[in-house]
Amino acid sequence: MRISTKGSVALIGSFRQHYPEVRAAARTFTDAGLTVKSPPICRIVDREREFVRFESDPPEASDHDLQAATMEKIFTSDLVYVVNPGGYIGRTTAYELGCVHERGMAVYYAEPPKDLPIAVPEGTIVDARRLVEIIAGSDPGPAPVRRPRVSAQPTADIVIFTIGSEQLRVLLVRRGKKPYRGMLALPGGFVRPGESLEGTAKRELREETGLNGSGVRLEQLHTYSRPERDPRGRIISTAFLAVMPDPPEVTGASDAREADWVEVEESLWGPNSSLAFDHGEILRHGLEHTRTRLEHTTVATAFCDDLFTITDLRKVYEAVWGYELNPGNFHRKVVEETAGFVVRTDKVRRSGPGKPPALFRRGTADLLYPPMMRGRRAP
Amino acid sequence: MRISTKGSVALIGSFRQHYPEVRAAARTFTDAGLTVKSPPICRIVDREREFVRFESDPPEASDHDLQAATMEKIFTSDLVYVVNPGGYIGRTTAYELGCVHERGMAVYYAEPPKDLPIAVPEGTIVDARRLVEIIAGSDPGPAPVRRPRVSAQPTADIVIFTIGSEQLRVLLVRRGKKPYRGMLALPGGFVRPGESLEGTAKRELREETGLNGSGVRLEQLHTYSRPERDPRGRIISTAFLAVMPDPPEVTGASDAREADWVEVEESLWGPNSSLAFDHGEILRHGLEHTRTRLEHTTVATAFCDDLFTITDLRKVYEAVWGYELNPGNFHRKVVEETAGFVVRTDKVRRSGPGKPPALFRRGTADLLYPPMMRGRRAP
DNA sequence: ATAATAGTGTCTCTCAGACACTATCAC
DNA sequence: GTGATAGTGTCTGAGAGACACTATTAT
Repeated sequence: MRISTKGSVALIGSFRQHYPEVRAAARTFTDAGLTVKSPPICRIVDREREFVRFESDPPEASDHDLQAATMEKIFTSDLVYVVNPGGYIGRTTAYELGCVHERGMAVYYAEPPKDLPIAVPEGTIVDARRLVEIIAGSDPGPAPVRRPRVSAQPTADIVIFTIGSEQLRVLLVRRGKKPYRGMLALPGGFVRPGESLEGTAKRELREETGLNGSGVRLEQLHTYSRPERDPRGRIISTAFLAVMPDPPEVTGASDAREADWVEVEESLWGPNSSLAFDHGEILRHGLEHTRTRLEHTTVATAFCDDLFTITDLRKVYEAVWGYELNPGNFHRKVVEETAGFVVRTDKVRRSGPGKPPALFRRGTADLLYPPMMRGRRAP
Repeated sequence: MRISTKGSVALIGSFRQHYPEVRAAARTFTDAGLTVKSPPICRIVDREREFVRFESDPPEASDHDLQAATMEKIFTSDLVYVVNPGGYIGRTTAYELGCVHERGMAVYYAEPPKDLPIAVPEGTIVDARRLVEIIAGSDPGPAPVRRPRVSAQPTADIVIFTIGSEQLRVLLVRRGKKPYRGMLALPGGFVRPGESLEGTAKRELREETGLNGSGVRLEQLHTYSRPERDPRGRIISTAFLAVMPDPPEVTGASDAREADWVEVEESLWGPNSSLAFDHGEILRHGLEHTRTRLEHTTVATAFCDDLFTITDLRKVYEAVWGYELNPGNFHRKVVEETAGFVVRTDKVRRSGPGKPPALFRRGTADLLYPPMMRGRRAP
């Protein structure tokens, strides 16, 4: 497959020193129906400053502003053509090539570049007229054109559930920054160098809740990648699910930003229920996932403290599933469970009237067989 | 959180012109317990060639080989320190900065850089001694340094299953390009501009199998993000699962590259079973996922042609689960299934001896309740 | 004692699994 | 007829669900 004729090109190289050659190449491309994203097709008004200024550039913009705008144009074009008469590559062009190469974009050169630290692939040295034909497909070209690849910023967002006041609650933070400022969102953040998504999720969990990630289950849910899901650009978010006992404190979040445990049904369906980005969708998925995970795994114990009663555990199921279970049957099923769902201790809890319930500990089992049946019941 | 004291640093800058300063900085870092990945701590043997040669460099290596090795070291270090006395940034350094910046790595400068097309963030200009303290955490640092973010290339890899000769098979392609060249891998590719991961997966599925993605179930499995999972750099792959009826042809793949339906058990456990990248792991996850999906959803019908017999369907379960099922019980369970798992037609299939089996069509249901029980059986 | 909660006994109904049996074809 | 495959009947045992009942505490 080749790039369609209606593609776009960015030209890079020293506009100051080789402007005639740049213009000539640009004209070749526009004549062929391609869009030239950079440089603009207009007069140079100031070639004395560090960066060449065109008529279309706002006079009040700084050099760095102009460069940032140029970078943006380069990154959004389908391919990059380096105009380098005599092989000359300037410092700025070298920097741009580093960025562009790192993104895996398609790059062609007018002449063999000098002083570049990398070897240029065979067949990428081609004059503008020939490149047009290669793009159009009438010339098979010296080498196949590398298709443009997307470069994205990966993030991890976490759905952290707990049970508070016998209700399922999720940790939400109020956004302090620009997009969706002031709205509620799931905690999360960008992946840092050397981190995996799981590492990022663990770090964020620790930062938001103070929990050292060692004991907490952290499960990957789904990756959300709609191109327009984040107005800041191409941000791909992987959602994780974490489950923890009672809100330990009112979450004195490490950041100054506000964080709170919100009742899930309310945050999904109540008034003011819309969350930032697509986090409403993520939360819904997280809830549904948790509901089915309670059937087949022993996650429910992760909602409980170290020592818990069977009733505590039942309350978890009732909060997540949204309806009541028969206490007797639940008790039998859980305790008689063959594998180690729960482990009996010799302690009891004495608080209030009634027979003091026995205390249990988490078992070693992860999967529940036979599963806890949810059936198809009404709330 | 700060970078741990046992981190690694790569120094960049003109080794030829500023070697004393580079050495001094390197010593500062090593004395503090940090690993200096580049340059090597040894004598320069040849400073006349285009790239400075160190004693530890193999003499037969080309300039580009050396540069590639240096890039590798830079990319695998925790942060980059630019030694630029007088602000000088050379062409090579500019290129390296482009790459490194595009990756979102942490970069610090010894002095304010000149002639760089980008604005350097506040607080990244710091001398080596001070940087050591910032890293160790004893000095909070001159200004809040922007937490480095990773920039990654998202890809979609697809586990495409089918049943051939009553065995579960997966589509694998033989890699024609550099990393893991000649090895088997899952089909997949990079996300293109404007595409979601699902879009990429659909496109790849179409390109590899000729199937228009409309009718095919495509389910997201998991996202793999270990930093070192792909030697080409930060590539994050989201795995998808697709299921289709019989190999339609021997897969005349659009690309010239070889593609084949491989028996799953063999490709996982047989000799020559190792797949490229972490695709073995992905395939194992895909298989396990499919096994449990057969219990709870109607995916099994996706393995069958438009019209199929109950025995066809049973063969699917047997191939995926790896053991035989009782034909009678299976038949009753499937046909009596309340929801629309399968829909009876008035046609029968006449081929060979025996009572001609009735033909069924896919029902509308997606979920199976009650599920098909897999129990815990031996193969 | 009374109220309250924990935990057990018991019955019923459904369904998975085993397996024998019948049905319907090719030859 | 024989051999083969499709499909049904029937029994058994495990377990979910309903609910009554016992056990053990605070007040």
